[in-house]
Amino acid sequence: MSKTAPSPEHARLIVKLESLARLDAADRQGLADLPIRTRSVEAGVDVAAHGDIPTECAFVIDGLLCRYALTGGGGRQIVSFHIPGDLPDRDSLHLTALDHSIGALSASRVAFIPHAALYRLVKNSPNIALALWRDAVVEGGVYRQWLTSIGRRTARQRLAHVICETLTRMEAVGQVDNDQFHFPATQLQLGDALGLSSVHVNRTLQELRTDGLLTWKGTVVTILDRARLREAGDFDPGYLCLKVAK
Amino acid sequence: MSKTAPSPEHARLIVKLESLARLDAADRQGLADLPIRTRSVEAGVDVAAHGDIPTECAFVIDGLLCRYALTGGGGRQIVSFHIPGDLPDRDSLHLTALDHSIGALSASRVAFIPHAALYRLVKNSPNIALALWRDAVVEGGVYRQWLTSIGRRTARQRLAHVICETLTRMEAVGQVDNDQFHFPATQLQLGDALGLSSVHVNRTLQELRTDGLLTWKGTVVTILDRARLREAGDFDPGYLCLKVAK
DNA sequence: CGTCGTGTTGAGGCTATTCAAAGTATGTGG
DNA sequence: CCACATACTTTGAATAGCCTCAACACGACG
Repeated sequence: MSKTAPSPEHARLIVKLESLARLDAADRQGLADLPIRTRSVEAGVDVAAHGDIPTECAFVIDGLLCRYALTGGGGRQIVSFHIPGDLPDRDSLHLTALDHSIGALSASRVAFIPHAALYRLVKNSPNIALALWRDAVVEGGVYRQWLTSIGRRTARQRLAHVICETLTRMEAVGQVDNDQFHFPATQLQLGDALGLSSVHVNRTLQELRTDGLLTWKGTVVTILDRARLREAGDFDPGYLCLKVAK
Repeated sequence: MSKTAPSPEHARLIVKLESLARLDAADRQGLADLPIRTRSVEAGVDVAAHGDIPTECAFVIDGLLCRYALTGGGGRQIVSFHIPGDLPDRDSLHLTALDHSIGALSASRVAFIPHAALYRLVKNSPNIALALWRDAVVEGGVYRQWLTSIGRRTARQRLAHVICETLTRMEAVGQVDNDQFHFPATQLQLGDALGLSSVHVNRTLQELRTDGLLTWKGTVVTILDRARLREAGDFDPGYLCLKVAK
């Protein structure tokens, strides 16, 4: 067991898991010793595709990824966005074949951890297993909110909700500065995430802008009025579970 | 450690978890020794409510439960149905306050397992922890399908999809007989699950009936043409992970 | 300079909604 | 056994929200 200082990538992973469960020194060392290779991916490139049987787990260092499914009719549904610190295919550790695809929405840096090494770690460290399990549980809460948005909220509410959610998650990993953050998703992609057409996203976004809730220029979102945006999106951050439980 | 034969409820729980991970004799005994109390709940009654801090996990013995969220505007979104063998608030083991409610759609029998006992078991048995973790992972796949349905599938596809899904899940726990199963959800509730109005569910259901895909009388669904129903719902059962992985 | 991706705007149409009301079971008490 | 209440399904009509198609503007980039 080497005792070298963890790389920035390893450090980030350790911080992430420590936000989900208590880790001891051996856990941290085990994580620091994980073999990781880092890759840059272009916007639009898939990191993993529907049907794949992955042998590694991805970990977002920088950029924006998403998970999406395609319908028989050619429709596309984005089911989650993944920001730095996320493990978008954590579940591939348990699934045989991937039931969805993972793609980069912008140029991103992604670290890959071999399943075998991670699986060994999980077997030997109940704390790490617990952290990953909890991560899946929190993600379940996010899915429930997205379902509620797409199923029962108006276009305006959906848009405001997803922006509030992203703001909150970005803030938790230090990616928000002066009420501003990078969100390099196009209106088409936003539509695919919210169950709307890009045209309607456009008009709804204009509405939020003219109402003075935010600005969105290029890839930079600036929140102008948090309280009203939160209200407009029927947003309550509790489900993101940003504090360590138990 | 007592060595009495497990009750039917315990046996059901053991079967469920064995479908998710390999268990050894000690695991099975630990599960058999769990203190369980069983309760009957009327249709329409909540088993747990938004904001609660549960101290027990529910396990469906018989009947139909659902999880749902309410929007600020009074809308309701059902995010999952729970059939016998399901652990609808398995996640409450990790969440502090519940971000949704759990209600009975029909008269049901539900077993309750104290968190403390289950938590102790999970701490001591990596296999049981793994099984519950995997259960959460599979549920994530179901959420992704529901998101895809509500976001990008037509009303007809959504309805056919959820029926195919329920059929498949029911079959896996021996609740389908002669292509028939009990599904005691009203059209209003179905609408709340699919992001539709009850009126539209009604019309769409009539369409599926006149097309000869199924009949739905009272609470009994009869599948008349699986292949075409599957096609109509853009349904591929892979995501339900009904085989033990690894 | 043309092309490509993205954002913006308009017109028209359709899906699914809301509101309203009638029809069908099923249960309850007299 | 009937009158009544309750819950659900079915139908109709009008409307709103969102979509599709189409066109144009704009910057990035080869």
